[in-house]
Amino acid sequence: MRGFITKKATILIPWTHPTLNLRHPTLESFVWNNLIRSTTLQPPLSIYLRMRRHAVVPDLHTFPFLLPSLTHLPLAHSLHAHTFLFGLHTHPFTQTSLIAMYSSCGCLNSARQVFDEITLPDTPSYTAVIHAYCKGGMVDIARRMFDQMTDKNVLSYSCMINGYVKCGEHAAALGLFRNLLALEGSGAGSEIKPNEFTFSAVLSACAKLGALQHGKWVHAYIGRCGMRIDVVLGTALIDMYGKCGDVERARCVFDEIGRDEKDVMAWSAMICAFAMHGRTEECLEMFGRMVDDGVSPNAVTFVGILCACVHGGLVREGDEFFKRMVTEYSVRPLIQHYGCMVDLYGRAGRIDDAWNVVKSMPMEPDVMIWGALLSGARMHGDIETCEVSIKKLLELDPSNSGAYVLLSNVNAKLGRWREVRHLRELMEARGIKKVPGCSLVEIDGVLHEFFVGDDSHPETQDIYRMLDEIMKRLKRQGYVGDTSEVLLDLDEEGKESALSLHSEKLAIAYCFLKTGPGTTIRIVKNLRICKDCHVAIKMMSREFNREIIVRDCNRFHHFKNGVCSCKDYW
DNA sequence: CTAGGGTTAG
Repeated sequence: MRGFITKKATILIPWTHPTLNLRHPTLESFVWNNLIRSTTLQPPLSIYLRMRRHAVVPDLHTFPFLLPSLTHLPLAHSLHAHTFLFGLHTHPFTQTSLIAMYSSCGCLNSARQVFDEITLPDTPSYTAVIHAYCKGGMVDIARRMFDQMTDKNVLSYSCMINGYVKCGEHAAALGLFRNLLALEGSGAGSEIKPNEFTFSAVLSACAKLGALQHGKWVHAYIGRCGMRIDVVLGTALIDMYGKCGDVERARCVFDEIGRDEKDVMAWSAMICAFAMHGRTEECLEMFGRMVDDGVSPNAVTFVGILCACVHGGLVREGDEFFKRMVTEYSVRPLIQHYGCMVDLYGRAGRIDDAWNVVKSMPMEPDVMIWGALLSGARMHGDIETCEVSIKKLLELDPSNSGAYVLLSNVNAKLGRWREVRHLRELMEARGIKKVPGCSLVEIDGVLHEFFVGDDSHPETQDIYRMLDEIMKRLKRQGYVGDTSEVLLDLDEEGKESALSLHSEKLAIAYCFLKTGPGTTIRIVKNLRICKDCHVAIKMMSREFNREIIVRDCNRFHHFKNGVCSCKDYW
């Protein structure tokens, strides 16, 4: 209630009118709702507050747009109270947007509470709560709720598939997509047509996995649906082809997008694709064309450009781009950009310059920065810098297995096997698991995963026999295992056999078994490729006349005729 | 037809 004074008496004007049907829209609320919805100028909340200051009563159209725009929990709670105040808390549209609101605030508990109070949750409210769980990383709970739903539609499927992708469960995402398509074949009138959102989530899963065959199939499927490939879908396709090792196709998709349709993201995706593949000249040429077309590069574009300079060893150019990024394009450097610069100088052996970058950055150096400094220092044998960066790495993140591995590598390189052993004990004591090397290949549309020393594959005997044969042939050609990067404190022979069991070698052996001569082999690895495998695969590509494309966690290696596209610089 | 659930690059 609020009151104001007249000459005769205090008249109380109800804040809300008790006899009015509050849910019923009025001309006034209609106008305010549209103001709230207008995306220009004021944020929805401030317009809502003005609406309230004018004592206009919200109706059932007011909250659905307003609530999900809130990201601050205390505000969310008070607006939740408003829905009660106006008796709208039982309205299905409002309830769903309450869930979406708590999801935007990252408050899973409240989101779930609202959901549980709905007597008969419908598809949107289910989807909203599923989204909330996916966003919070609880994809298994999300899936359980998804399975409870009786009326699933494109949105609920897309949301669930996207949730899997966001939580890193890419194979599950593809699996669910297949379920979705199977509905179509099963008849029962229950077919759900995937849309642009579904496809971009699925393409993202293919990209992360490096599953080229799946990705190509999805591309073809999109075409068969008669769906136009717009910038968003085009960008997803460019990204997928780039990350699956097929830059040529990425380029084709890129060229198909209309000239005036191409935005920063489309250009950046193409630039990053060239960068990952070490195709530095084309990458820089793209940048030039982009600028000529009047599209302003952003932070992501420059991550790609600087990466390209790192992979191409173009120190001077990288230097210049970094400066131009700030002066010419007013892009404020992010920590990734500084990381690229440390990498750029470090690899080129200019450790002092790398140090200067670390010292001059405006933010606290993170694990990536020290990791980059460490690998540069290690490459050029700067032991002092190695030690410092290692200490920093472990200080920042004592549970980072990567740090221990790098540290072990350095110690191994120095022959400090006692230190290596000590570290392994430390890792065990602290319960830190080393991330196992893992390689993925796709054969006839089936994904096969191999871990280091894996013997769980049904055809494991044949694989090892094949690998043995391959290695024998390489040895006849003068191959000697390079054990300098092996972690384990073993005798020479032991080290060499540990090397030959690296997951990429197993995966390649499997490809030799399963694919015809001359077929390109594509491997996706979760870690950085080691020196020994690099040498071995170069030789394989010549000896067996095979193109072998390996994606490691950092970039692509195209092996052909005994040479690698990275020019042994990675 | 004033209304709810989800979007592409690092």
